[in-house]
Amino acid sequence: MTDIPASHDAADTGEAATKAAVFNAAERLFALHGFQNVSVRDITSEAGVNLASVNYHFGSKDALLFEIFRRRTAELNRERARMLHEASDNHQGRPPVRAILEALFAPPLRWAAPSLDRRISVQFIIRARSEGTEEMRDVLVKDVSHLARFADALILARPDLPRETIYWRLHFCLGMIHNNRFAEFDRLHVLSDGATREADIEGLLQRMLDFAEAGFLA
Amino acid sequence: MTDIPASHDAADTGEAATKAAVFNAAERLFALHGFQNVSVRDITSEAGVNLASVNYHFGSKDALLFEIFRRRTAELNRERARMLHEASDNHQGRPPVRAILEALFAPPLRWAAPSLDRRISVQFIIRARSEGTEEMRDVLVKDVSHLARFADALILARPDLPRETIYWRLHFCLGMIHNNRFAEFDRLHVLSDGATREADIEGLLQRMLDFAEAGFLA
DNA sequence: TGCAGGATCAAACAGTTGTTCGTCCCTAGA
DNA sequence: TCTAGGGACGAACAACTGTTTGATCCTGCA
Repeated sequence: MTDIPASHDAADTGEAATKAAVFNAAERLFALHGFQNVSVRDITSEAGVNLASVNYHFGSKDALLFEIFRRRTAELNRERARMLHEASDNHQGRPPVRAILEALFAPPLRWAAPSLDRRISVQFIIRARSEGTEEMRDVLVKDVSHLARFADALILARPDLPRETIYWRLHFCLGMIHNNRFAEFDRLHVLSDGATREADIEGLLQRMLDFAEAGFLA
Repeated sequence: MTDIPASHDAADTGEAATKAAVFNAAERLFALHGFQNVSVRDITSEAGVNLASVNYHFGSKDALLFEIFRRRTAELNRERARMLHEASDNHQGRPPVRAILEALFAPPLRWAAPSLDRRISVQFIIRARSEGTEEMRDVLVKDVSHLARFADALILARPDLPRETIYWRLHFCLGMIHNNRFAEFDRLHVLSDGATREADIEGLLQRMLDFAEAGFLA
């Protein structure tokens, strides 16, 4: 018993309570308002801690940003890899296209369920893709080992297709996911006059799979 | 003969040379480095004009941003509408899915050709979608009249599908386009070990149409 | 030629930014 | 009980932000 009961928050890994509070407040504010639009004072104020906490615990604002990014993307990649591995086991090492795509789509979609805290993390990750630091973009661009596993699985599932075709279509699928931001959903609701219900995550997943699977079988 | 020969630059509409220079420099820097990462001093320095020019000609930095956004999106919407109209004429008012999608995909893709100045404009528009001001996002979210024409055409082309399905799939298609950013292409090149050639715009267009058309016919 | 007025300029403004500096608190170990 | 040290605190720092000001230039028009 140090001083603080284990936090119920996602970021807690046994650190000081202040550090975890900063981490969560920063992730939330970054996800909602963008990186450059959130100041260190906004973060510490939201977290109810001292202004100097960010630099004390993380070194700098950018380092804090990068740590959130690193942790969340690692979690996402791990879950995707787990599902891909599971699909591979269930299909004698050659899962069909739909199962592969499900491993790609399902984790970020399920985390985006309206009731989950992870919803914020997903928005953070999506935002990092376009607004991230040079450092973050470098990681995204150069560390493709995770994506390569999906590409390899797809090549195995559709050996008749040229490899470039596989790569491009994987690229299209990634675009489908990364478009799932708050503002895009809002636009869709306005366009469809409320006919589209974003809350139905599993239904959306099936819609995405229907669309993408058909695209891959073309 | 006022004072300045007609600029060869895209933004020239007969204004002062300084204003056009600011406009173009701002678009370029915003597209490359993001909105918040570019200061008024960066813009005026790049344009070779005085610091006060931005506020004198546009009122404020945000107003300048918004004017670029407004002009470029208007141009894009106009070209898309033109192609959709043309497709409608060519098919007795009921163009097939592929022709509709081509009207949606082709303009931003063709503008993104490596040799064109418009390449910057496309990147600007894509960036505005995620990093834009509240004001800009409001326009994007609430002004769906332009997208509605595409949705209506698709409903006409696939009357057997539920309308929500059409809306969702249109949403997926938009995601495919907006993913075409510099960093995403770089990542794809690394992943495919250079097998994907972004320079082949028409080939990419056909790939996108193959994928999306199949998704719509599912 | 003289003059209005738009355009451009250097300079300064007030506000916000991320970061750092001592100081104080407060608990764990001697 | 005393003390060493990590943690939190208020306060200040220097740099940078967008914007404004007033003077100056220059051109088109009378």
